[in-house]
Amino acid sequence: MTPRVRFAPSPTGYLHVGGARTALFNWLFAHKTDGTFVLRIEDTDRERSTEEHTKVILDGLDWLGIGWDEGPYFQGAYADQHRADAERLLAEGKAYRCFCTREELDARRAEAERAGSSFRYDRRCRRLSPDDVKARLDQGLSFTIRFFVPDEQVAWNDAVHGPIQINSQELDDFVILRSDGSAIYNLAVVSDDIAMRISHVIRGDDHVSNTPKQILLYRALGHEPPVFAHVPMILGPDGKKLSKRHGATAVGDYRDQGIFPAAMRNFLALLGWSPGGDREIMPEAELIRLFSLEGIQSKPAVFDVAKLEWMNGQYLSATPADELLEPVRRQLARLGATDAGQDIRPIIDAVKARSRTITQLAEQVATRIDPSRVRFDAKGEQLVRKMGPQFRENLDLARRTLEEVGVDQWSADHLLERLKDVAEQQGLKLGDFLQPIRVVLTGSTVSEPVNELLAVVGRERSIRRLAAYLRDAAA
RNA sequence: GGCGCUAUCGUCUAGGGGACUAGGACGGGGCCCUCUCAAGGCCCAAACACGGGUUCGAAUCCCGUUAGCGCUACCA
Repeated sequence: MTPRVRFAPSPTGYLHVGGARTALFNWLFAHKTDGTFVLRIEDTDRERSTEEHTKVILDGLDWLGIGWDEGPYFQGAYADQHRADAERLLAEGKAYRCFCTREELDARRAEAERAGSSFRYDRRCRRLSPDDVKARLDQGLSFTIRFFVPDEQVAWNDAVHGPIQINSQELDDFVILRSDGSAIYNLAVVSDDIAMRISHVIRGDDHVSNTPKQILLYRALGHEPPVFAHVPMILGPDGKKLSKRHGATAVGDYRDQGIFPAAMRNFLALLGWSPGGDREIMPEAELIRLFSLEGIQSKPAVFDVAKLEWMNGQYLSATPADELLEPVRRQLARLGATDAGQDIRPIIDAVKARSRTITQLAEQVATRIDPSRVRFDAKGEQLVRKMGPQFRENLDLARRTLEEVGVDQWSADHLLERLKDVAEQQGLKLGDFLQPIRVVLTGSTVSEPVNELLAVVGRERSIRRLAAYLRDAAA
């Protein structure tokens, strides 16, 4: 029997990188083992779930190239089954009705906290006699259903952590069915995973404390628990769980920044998993071939954007120019430089031609500068970037900026004078020389227009530059 | 607080009793290439959290300490 795995996001937000990686591991495992990958949307939190979020998640998976074999199923559709399971447990004495109100519970919890002790539900409703229960029911009091946690040692062999065990006395008699008849997460998951015959549950580390509860539920429902594999959390640079305040955490953010799906996939796969050895750049097929649950790290990993960008560069340089046309087109359209469906080929040809002319001119002019006296560092590059508008309007400012960057006064004057002449002759603006000059000064080499295009895809800032350039060119 | 998980360069990691002078990659520093702003090559700095065991021998096994994270809801 081949494995069946699932990815079960709740549509309460965008698809964040942690979820994406969990999905990826499931997907990798399914492909590796020739298993089935099920997608299930856990929308039981009606307050926060939206269709919009569902769409974003589906799109994100699609972009990453993570396809599913079954689904998407919507957990909401299985509410009847959840309720039936809860009622069955109730009938079998494995669960009981609890009439405590949320307010009472909150008060007791607060009280326990004040006393410095930890709150645990005291099972008072379990002690209610059948008559008491009937009386309350007749009164129309609302109730939840709590699982009666048996007193035993719960243990499982986690595929990534190894043996884990916990004494069930640490567990509360947790609620499995809300007073409105809807299931609580732990019941819903178990109920669905049983129904969908899930054999391996690969999910985030934050679920290890839920696992004992779920194992108990499996057994109470008369089923053997699946294999559990808890993958480590993804942290921000500060070592805290990755969240919005760390900047871009949605996979959509990275798509918009020009990250390639393949690069993202490769990067995510390596975040918390390693095939052993020194392997880093691995195409999809390699990833699948090498993947194993044992290779998953048990400690959390920090999301390092710099490394993602490096990896993107690796994929970028390996991608033929033709295949880059589409991403470039999308990016340009996104920035409003072109229309959505517009064919950008002619534009690019025009840019190439123009760029070639300008670069040649700039090169001629700049040969008068002694390159050994010009050293560009990151700061210098920033300065030249800022020179854009100055170049157009204020020669003095441009001169000073050049000097700051290390071009001596004579050369700067000379350069600017010559540029002005050339620009006039050719009907160009000084600003057109900005990028070529930068290239000339930095490396003193001419950039191939096509490569310029390549460079541009991966970088938001460069894209903006090209967009501005195109707008200028059109005007 | 309780319970659980975790602990190798700043980051991702290799390594799983002797092969360790602890390897690779990102990032950082330096140099080179100067048809590349996507890249490439070379060099440098940079880690086994701490304390006890076990062992002839420990980054590797055990215990403890510390720290971080997670859970502790009628959220998922």
